[in-house]
Amino acid sequence: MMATRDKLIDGAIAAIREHGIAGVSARTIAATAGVNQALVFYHFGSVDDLLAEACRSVTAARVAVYRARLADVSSLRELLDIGRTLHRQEQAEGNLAVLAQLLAGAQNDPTLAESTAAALRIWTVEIESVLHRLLDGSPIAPVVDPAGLARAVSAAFIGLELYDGVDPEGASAAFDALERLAVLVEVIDDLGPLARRAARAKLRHLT
Amino acid sequence: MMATRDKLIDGAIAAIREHGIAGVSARTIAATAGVNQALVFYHFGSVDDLLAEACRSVTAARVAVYRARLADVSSLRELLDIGRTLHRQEQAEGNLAVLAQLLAGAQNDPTLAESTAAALRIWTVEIESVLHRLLDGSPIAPVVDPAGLARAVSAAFIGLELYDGVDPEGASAAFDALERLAVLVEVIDDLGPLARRAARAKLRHLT
DNA sequence: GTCTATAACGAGATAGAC
DNA sequence: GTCTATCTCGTTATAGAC
Repeated sequence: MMATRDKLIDGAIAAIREHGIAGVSARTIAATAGVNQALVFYHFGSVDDLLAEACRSVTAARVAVYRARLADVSSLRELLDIGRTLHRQEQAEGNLAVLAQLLAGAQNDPTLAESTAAALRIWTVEIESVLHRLLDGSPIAPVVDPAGLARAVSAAFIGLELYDGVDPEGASAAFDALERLAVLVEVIDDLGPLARRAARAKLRHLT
Repeated sequence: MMATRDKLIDGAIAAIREHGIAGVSARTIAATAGVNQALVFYHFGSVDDLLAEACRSVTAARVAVYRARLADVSSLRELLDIGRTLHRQEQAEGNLAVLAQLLAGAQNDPTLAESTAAALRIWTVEIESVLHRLLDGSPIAPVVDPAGLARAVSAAFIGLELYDGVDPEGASAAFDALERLAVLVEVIDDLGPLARRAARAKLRHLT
């Protein structure tokens, strides 16, 4: 038997998945959770605060699944494999959709903005540490910024999820294109000092 | 003097910008437009249909601004420059935010899904044709897919916009990281057949 | 902690006067 | 084409019985 508080958190996540951020309410959440509507306010004070808590909850749970696997990664290729698996899995379970909806709602809601920012930070911190480990010794280290790249990956996952909702084939092609770009990075990585010097020169011109 | 129909379309866009997709209603739109609430239903039938029309309207207007400029692009560097300008401009005017909110709403709304898919198609068709023109002769042509890449760019802009709403510094770092990756593509492009062969071999392993 | 009942309000949508 | 008025329903939130 599950505590009402937890039922409401799970109900909130399911309701966002099903109705989107524009369709969630204390009533839809309570109905999904199978509890009385008034309990939303008793346990969380407001719908907003429940959504914020749900955001924290789902993020902690999902990151925990991948933390160990990410810690074992020792090559860019392996990282790409995990990235593909993570994308497929989280997309299928609807966790990416939930995060995307919360993030959309956060644009006009300070409470949600805080919790989604924290959620994204938890993901990017994890990705960033792997990228640091993999890239610090590589010849392209001076060219790539692990912190920025980790955030870019997170943003891309969100954007691709929303794209997928209205054009699945297009989103799939986009994901493949990004994967190939990542392989290009590997190619430069293998070419060694020659490419490294060329890349550095190019980047100097940019700034 | 502006026609009421157009006032409502502009009002809808402004209301999405201000309140997000979860906060728009016939009342908020009409108030923003400065017209009576009942006119939403007289002119468009439903709020949904007004939003769909607003989506088409804002997309057509914004793409028109860049179409000529994109047609003149003759190098990857120039394309990156326009991309940066476009991102800065559309972000500042809130047009990216509007598209992101519409896309989020589209995930659970077939009417909106159709119009946002059309909007994204209009953008990607434009980008794709430029990429084809620039990359078809290049040594990395067999490695990159212009259609997929154009969609990836669109998705990334959406994702970065949402990210920016909750963490502006992080989003800025992410954008910079992606720009540097694009420069890496240029580097490979310049290295010629050597890198081309290496990239092809890598990609064969991937599939 | 959980329920019913209800207050107070905003939502989509329509009817009918002008 | 535009307005007022209104219907019906869903919304957040609270009071109070159990």
